[in-house]
Amino acid sequence: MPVPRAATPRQLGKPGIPEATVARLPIYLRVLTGLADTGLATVSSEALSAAAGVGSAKLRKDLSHLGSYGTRGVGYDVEYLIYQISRALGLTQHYRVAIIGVGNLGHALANYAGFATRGFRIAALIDSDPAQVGEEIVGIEIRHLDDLEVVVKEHEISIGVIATPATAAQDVCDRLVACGVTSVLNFAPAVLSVPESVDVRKVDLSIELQILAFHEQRKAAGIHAEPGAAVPDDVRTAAVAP
Amino acid sequence: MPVPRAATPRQLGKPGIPEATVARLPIYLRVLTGLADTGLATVSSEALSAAAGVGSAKLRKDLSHLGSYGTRGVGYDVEYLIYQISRALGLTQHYRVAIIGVGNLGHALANYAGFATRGFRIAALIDSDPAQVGEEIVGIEIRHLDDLEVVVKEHEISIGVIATPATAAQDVCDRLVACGVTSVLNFAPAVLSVPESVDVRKVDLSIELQILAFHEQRKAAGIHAEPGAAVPDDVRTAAVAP
DNA sequence: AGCGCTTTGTGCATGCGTTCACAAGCGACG
DNA sequence: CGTCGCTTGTGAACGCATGCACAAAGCGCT
Repeated sequence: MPVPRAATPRQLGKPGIPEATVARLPIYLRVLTGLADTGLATVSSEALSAAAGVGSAKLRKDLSHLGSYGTRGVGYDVEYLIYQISRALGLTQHYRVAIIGVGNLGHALANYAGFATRGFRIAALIDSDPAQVGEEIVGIEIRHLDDLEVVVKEHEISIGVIATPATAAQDVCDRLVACGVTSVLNFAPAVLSVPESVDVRKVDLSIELQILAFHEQRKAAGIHAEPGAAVPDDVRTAAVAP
Repeated sequence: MPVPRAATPRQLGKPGIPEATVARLPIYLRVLTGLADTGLATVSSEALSAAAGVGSAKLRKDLSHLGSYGTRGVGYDVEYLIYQISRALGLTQHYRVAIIGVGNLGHALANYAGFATRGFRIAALIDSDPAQVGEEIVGIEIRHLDDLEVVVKEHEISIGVIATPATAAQDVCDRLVACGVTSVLNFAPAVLSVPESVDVRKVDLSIELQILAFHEQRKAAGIHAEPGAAVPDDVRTAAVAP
């Protein structure tokens, strides 16, 4: 008989907000700020969840992890909820962000307005191309990659954004980590290996398209073939086309 | 006593690849093409999973959903596995992509090399700014937003990429759907509502940063305070700072 | 041919996330 | 002041995903 193993209900002492909930809080926050701009004072879970594109029960459970805000029979106070979600996400502090790699994507990120409104300040831009160094984007001078360590310390960077080619990503990441950066957002199509204490999130444009392609194919197959009929299937011949 | 409800083991007739697996297949694919370039012929689940940053058991279970490729005692044939994953994802067909909104981000996407190598061809660029219309990027002429319907039909677009400001996103999306586009990749910070037959995936740069901020805050809190001590917590006073 | 080494494929258990459904709570109204 | 309607917060059930551990299966060497 298997040993029932003493229950370890979550990590004993952490605030304990589930990861899936954390991933949705920013969406709620964005919708709420939109509602606040319209002057709306309170909102029900039904209305808010519809605007955020999730089920109402899920929304209520998510918010219940932050505490018991909201009034039965009425709903949630918009301003107060904005404050509480911001606090839960740690947005009451401000973060200084460095972007490494000022190509097309780096330019786009530097110009993206959505950062500043959430407490993220682009504090530094870094590139390896000598022709770009010295240029200014949105009032920030581009520094050379050789000075990465200096710039990170100088501006007390807390989050690094990697927008370099894949070949340079791991090296840049290692240097960021060595400087004490513990949060990295990676746009390069590469798997980064980091110590356990460092958080990495990746955004891969090509992966998203491939996931769409999968569903697109599945939809197309459902039209042309009966659900029972198997696809042509493996003909162990040629590899993928050039 | 609750009714045990007859088992409904998956949707009876779908190929049945779990969503979580689909999201990882592109990563395996990328790593595999890298290995193929080095001339490696076969690879074990241990080696491949390490390069992809996942556990080896997870990798094997993922691949087992595609079929029983791989040889016990040896590993997987790299070329053959590339072909099988490509086929499972529907990458044996080619997809024509339209990018709507040619601002900073649209430019970056149009120049992104990772698309073409996976069977995605940028077939059209669309923008509402008359000054941009007529310009060319990577050999593709920018067309005006008014001609969206014409352009989509003309190039038989299968996937639409929305890189417009948030305010225009829903309108553009509706028009794409009306033209028969059933897959949309949305970069605008807005929740799109679409019929059930349409797939939408969203990429929100600001959300990723906020998730990092949450973990960053949690790490910082763990240093300054004991695990038992609660955070300052709610003082129902001021709303969020300006 | 047989044996042992290596690696796949998978049954099982565990934990997380989602959904349903409802009791508890709050305001409004008579 | 009691009742009624609305909305929150949550207990419970279900399904999906992850990780472990091992039997099945092929390869090479003797």
